[in-house]
Amino acid sequence: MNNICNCDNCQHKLCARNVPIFSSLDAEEIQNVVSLIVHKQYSKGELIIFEGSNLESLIIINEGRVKAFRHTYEGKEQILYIFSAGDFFGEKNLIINQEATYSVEALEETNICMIRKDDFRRLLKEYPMLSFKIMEELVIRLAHMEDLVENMGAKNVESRINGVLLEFAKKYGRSNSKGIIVELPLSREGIANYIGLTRETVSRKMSLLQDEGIIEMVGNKKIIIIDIKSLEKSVE
Amino acid sequence: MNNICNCDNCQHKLCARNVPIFSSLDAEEIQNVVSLIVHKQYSKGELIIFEGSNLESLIIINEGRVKAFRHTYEGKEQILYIFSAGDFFGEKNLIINQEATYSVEALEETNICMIRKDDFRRLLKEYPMLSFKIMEELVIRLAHMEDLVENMGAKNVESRINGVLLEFAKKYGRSNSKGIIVELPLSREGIANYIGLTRETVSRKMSLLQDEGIIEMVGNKKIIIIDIKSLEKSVE
DNA sequence: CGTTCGATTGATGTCAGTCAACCCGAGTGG
DNA sequence: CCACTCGGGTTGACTGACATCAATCGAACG
Repeated sequence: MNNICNCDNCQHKLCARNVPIFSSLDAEEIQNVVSLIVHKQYSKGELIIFEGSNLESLIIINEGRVKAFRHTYEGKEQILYIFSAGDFFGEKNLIINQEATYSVEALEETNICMIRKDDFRRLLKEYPMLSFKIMEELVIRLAHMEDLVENMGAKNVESRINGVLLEFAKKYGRSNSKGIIVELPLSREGIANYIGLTRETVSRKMSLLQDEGIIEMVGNKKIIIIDIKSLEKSVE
Repeated sequence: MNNICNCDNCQHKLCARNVPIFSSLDAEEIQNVVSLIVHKQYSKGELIIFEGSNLESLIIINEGRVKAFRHTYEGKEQILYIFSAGDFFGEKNLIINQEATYSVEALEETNICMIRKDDFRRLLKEYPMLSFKIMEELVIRLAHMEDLVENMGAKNVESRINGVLLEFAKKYGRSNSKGIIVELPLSREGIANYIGLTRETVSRKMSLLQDEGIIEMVGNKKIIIIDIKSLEKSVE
């Protein structure tokens, strides 16, 4: 992902190549898929889809990170997923013809690929292996949601925070001599809205983790995990 | 579901017929599926699968209700799903070769159908529509988990309880002149473990709902929802 | 350099958790 | 037929942890 060639063609290829659900296709088939793809770019803060809207395409993230969230009637935001390169969304509309049940917003500069509903349906028929790959992805996503539910329902606040930090470390962390450097996709408030707390509580607990020497905060958007064992202790 | 013929053959047919994922198959294909099915019966409290075990079959519920749950390292139970007739589980093992991430326990007398992993994989190849049906089911289940996360993360306690009661009403309720009669699948403690509260809190809030004339409790396992509008108010 | 937005810190309040007693209905055995 | 037990449910008093409100800080950006 580091050195992206900027010619249109390469980007297309990259998009389809990086997507797990297309991993079973050969070069020619990929080419076939690529021809159907439309690109679009969003900058930080832009809404990609809106809760309740009717999506006409499956959307795959090529580069960047987004959050999927809902608003309760009280106006509280609940973040459901953080999607990054290779993840797709909009499948609800595609598979069961249901409108989007969450909004999606770019957390940073984000490139997406779109495949129109009918095109994708045709692909599914043409390449049955695709269905299987999507099933795989859905099962993985389901497992993630199960973790989240357990995290929020049956765990104390410390464990929840440790849990998110570990999740982010796993997905976005790079090791170096000092520890694991993690570029946080979310602000304190975002983290709070992900695990059902308030930003103040998240702030306090993270400060505590820093005091204990378990993590180190570098600015607002980056942390270094010094002692990952301690974080893991409370997570099963 | 009311009058079940007890001969083996009928039960088999019933089993496959009632399952949404087999709804696209014709009589002959159903017969083909039926021949692969093994039946088993569990009584209330019996464990059907255990967290961490390797399941060799897909399991479909023919009759009865079960709960799927996990234990945190602190010993707290988090219920993830209530499955009933037509629902399946064990797909994790089947699709991504991962061990069970939750235990499943019968909440009442329960009949299940089992299809061996290899048999089911063969069915998937033979009837591509099956994959699509399973995708549908997974998407629906995912939507359910998203609701649950929102419920637990972004809502006050009253809304959470109202949410579960409405969910149960929708799945298990029968209308009559007085209101909607709901056979609760879970005890107070079970409800608490489903939405991340304690049994005392659930008990208190339900008593409150009764005082307000919104519901009426009949014994411990049944409620009548008198004023469903009030329950719905707090749920979006 | 100033403005702005997010993060932090502190003081206070509130509500769900905890602990404990009691209730109630079902089942059991004398 | 009644006494006993047992498990789940309810109720009450108290506590503590997180939310809330408010002030301040500080980093990023123009």
